[in-house]
Amino acid sequence: MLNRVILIGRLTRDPELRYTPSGVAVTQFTIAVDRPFTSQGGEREADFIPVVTWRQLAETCANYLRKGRLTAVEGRIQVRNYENNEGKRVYVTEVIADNVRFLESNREGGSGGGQREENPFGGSSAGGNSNRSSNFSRSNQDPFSDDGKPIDISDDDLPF
Amino acid sequence: MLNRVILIGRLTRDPELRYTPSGVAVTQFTIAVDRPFTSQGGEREADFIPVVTWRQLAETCANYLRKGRLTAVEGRIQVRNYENNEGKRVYVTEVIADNVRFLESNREGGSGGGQREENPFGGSSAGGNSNRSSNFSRSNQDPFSDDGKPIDISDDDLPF
Amino acid sequence: MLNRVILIGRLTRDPELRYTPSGVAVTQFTIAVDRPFTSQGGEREADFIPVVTWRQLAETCANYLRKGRLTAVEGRIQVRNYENNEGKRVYVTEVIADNVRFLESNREGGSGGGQREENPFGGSSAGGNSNRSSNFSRSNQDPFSDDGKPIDISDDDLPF
Amino acid sequence: MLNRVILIGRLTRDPELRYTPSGVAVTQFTIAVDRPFTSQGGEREADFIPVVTWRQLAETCANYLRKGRLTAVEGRIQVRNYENNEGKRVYVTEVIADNVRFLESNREGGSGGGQREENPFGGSSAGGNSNRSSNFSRSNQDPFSDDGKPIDISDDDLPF
DNA sequence: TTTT
DNA sequence: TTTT
Repeated sequence: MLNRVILIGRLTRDPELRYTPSGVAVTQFTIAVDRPFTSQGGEREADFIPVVTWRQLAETCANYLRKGRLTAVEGRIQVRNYENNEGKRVYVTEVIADNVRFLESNREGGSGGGQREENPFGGSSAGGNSNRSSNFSRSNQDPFSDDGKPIDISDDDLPF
Repeated sequence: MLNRVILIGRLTRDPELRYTPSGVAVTQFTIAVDRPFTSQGGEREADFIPVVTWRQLAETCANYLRKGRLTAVEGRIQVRNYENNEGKRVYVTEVIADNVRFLESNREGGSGGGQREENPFGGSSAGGNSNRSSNFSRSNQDPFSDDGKPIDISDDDLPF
Repeated sequence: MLNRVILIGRLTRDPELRYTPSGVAVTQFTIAVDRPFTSQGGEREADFIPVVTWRQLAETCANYLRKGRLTAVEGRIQVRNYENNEGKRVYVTEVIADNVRFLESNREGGSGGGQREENPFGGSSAGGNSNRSSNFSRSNQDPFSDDGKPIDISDDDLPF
Repeated sequence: MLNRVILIGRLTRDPELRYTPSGVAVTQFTIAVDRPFTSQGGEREADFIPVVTWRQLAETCANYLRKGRLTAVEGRIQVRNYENNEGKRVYVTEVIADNVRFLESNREGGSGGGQREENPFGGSSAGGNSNRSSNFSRSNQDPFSDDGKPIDISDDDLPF
């Protein structure tokens, strides 16, 4: 009926952009969200939450998010399951984001190389379900074929 | 930094109440949240999301929630991982609830037997972090001993 | 940057459907949300929060919501202000909803007369930004002309 | 039943710390939240949302928040009303925050003078309902006596 | 496998 | 009365 998640945390690594066979962009990253308390041992803890974005938002995230950036994510929890190669059912929980806010502007050149564009937004935000055409180069991407993920990828909003 | 989840759905089964070795109540249930769209095949789909509650809220949920009941859950996403008996790391994602609202009052006798109490609240709600003493009977509960769950359970707010 | 509200409560009265001069549907209602605690005098208290919906969602709400119904509302806070007839600036805060869930199915005939349709959804929900055509009759509606509201209504998503 | 708000925006001015007659700290500020779209005239718009915090959180906000700072606020909508001096009922809507996150660390010296402390948290966050004793100096504060606000201020969680 |  |  209702399924809403809001997270603020930092990317654990650069986002990964892929494409479905029919050319739909999908970006994955993990966000580390510090817990508000420390563990019994006194160490700081965090939850590492996988996030998936689709279409235009996927491309914007791939372009402007980088490892370590403070980021707000709004979306819904999705639980999918598949049978692994040992015939066992594996459950995967991800946040399917429909709104991502970049809370830190791009510093110097960013971590991991500056071969991607600067943020065109004044305020560092990424609108969600926009459908403006995209001419993002995706030549030799080989999505979903080499990573052991289930291959039931299709063109609709159901993430892999 | 910030980690907030709000779900509305129905319990897939009666909640399970257990106790940590030191006697802290913890209740688990799964909530089925219908997705707002249908799959490519036109079928209705849902996400089945595990929920964990602690202490007084755990006991209230165990007493008044039942399979099928429409329920609102507020909490945070927690991702824990452990090594299974094959030495493989397994990730478990749950919603740790701090607020649960019972959106349907108890009908006739409820499903699955009426041996538990009726809802004492006029309005069917369960306050969260209350610490009022509880004399909930828990005699022959044998928590965590028979289900293959990792046994690093302690007394604080970190769920199993 | 981010503005998200989720409410569960009951309608204080039947929703009011109106139309902008150009024919865009807009529905208003107030939702009473019980506070989780009682006042110093021990009385139960509630917040009465005005909600506005637009377009298809407005028509669905007008058709299926009624006074007293338990309802979930998802949206954003909007603060608008205008100068009243005494030249004083008045601030109005509303929740602009993009998702409304009907948590109670239509009983007998509903309160206030049964001259409106039954809920066509199996599960009592109202999808948000759908743009399916609507043949809702709106002949002799005379919106915004008789209630002292500011008259700067236009066709976009900015509510009155 | 449920009332949850999450906002990310910037303070329009420095927060204002006051005390109830019995000495409970309460801080007010306004957060400007940019809307995700522009108005018909193409200008960027924002909602200016009043926020109230209490007790320890109030003191932390007063100490570390400043005008212009990017801030996340979690809380609930409260609508209170009072009769003004013309005998007219006035409605005031505020977000009562129970969690505030400082998304920007203190730069140079901050705007508006550096006579307050630096953020002691590594990560720039403010826990909510903590009740640790506070020796915050509040000598010649004269709260609520001089600003035309209703004077029914008391010691519980009902904001002014 | 993890972020500041 | 408003923030970047």
